[in-house]
Amino acid sequence: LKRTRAKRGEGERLRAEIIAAATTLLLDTGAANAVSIRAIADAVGVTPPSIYLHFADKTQLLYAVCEEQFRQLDEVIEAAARGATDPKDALQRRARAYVRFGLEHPEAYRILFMQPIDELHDKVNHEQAAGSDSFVHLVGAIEAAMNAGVLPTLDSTRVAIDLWVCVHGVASLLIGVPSFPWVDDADAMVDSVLGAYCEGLAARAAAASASRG
Amino acid sequence: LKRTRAKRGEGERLRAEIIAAATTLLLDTGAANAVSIRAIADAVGVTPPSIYLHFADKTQLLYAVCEEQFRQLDEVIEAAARGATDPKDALQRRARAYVRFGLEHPEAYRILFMQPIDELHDKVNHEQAAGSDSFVHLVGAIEAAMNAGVLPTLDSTRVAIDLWVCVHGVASLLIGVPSFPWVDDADAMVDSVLGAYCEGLAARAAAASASRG
DNA sequence: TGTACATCAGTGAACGCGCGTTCACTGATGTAC
DNA sequence: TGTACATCAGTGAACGCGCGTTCACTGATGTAC
Repeated sequence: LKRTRAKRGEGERLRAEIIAAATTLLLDTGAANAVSIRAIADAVGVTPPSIYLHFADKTQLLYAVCEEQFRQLDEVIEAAARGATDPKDALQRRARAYVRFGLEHPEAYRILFMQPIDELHDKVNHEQAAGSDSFVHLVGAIEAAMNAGVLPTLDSTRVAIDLWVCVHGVASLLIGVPSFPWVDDADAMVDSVLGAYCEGLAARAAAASASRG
Repeated sequence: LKRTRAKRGEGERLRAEIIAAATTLLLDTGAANAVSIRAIADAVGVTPPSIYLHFADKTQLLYAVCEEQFRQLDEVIEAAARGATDPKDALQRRARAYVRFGLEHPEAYRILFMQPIDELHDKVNHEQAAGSDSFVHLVGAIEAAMNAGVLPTLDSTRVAIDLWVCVHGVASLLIGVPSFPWVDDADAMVDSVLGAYCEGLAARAAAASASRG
């Protein structure tokens, strides 16, 4: 854990190291309260006050960590979607990747989507910008499915929210109530809920168009 | 905040007062970390050590609070279901009541269903007993719907889990990401996801029976 | 009926802990003359 | 080329805080004789 002092214009190096250490701590320990200024400083190999050379307070630091996590979530989902054979398969892959990310990084997921966090609440704009990247991508994927005819043409934002509700439901229930006898694994749960939901949309649309003519 | 000392055999009175105060603190402040031994003692009008006359430690106290909350959630849902006109309406009322409970008591909801909580994790058996009351009731409601023919006959436990995923998804997303531009209110979100899901189950069953002959 | 005693519901003071943050500083590195 | 000086990356010690919990105690209430 020896660290060499940064050269003159390289002060920013520590900033990156701090974020990396905080992220590691968050992901590895699986406990949000393990991420203290002191623990981070220890992990980096530096004294606590050094943190304040690069972040105004702990909130700003956690916020930077969140930004990075939002980016990674988006990246993971997009990567999963790239292997898809068709727009419907793409949606399923996205959904599964989302839940997998949550289960693999439960503490990160908790901070991103299960926290009251007044801090983030304040910084809404930025959070939204970062977090909404993946939401925008989801809306795009849904519109692609609609255009391809595998989903009826509806308000894509509302459908996106519904899908988010489903995948978040699976991820956060499994994280929050791990002791429940869940019967199926995460992928199966996603498939079950999402499959029925999508068929429901299709059935509804078919019924509506049938009644029209 | 004056409190008269309990008479000889009435020591148990304080126990109930402690649970009540802890619950009030949890619900009113909306901050789980506001529920400290000291704050509870203050609210009751007693000194901190008195708490330990009735609870081995903070975990046990929080656990008792959770039990009570599980009971109330179940009660609220059952009350909502009693006004239903038919089994399908009953499911909708249950779903809406569940989400409403979550939004009205976000901190309680967080502790019940969005926490890693090693404490509860340890005490699984008991938690399950209490929390599963409402799950068992949900399974019953689903079977009633199946028997009435408004839902296809499937594995009722799996369907119950799917429904739970949906309502928990709505509740916990609204609690965890309040800054997102949600478009619709909670009831509408529940109706949208649940409606499509149920129609999807029906459509699937219809297709399966049609293909059989 | 009176008194000694056990019991019971609580109190008061203190413990050690980890936390976020502040403040005055140090010492190496580069720059100006 | 040598030296004074500003700058920059960090340090060390301490702050006040609230926390869960412990421990020896007090004083009212009931019971036994």
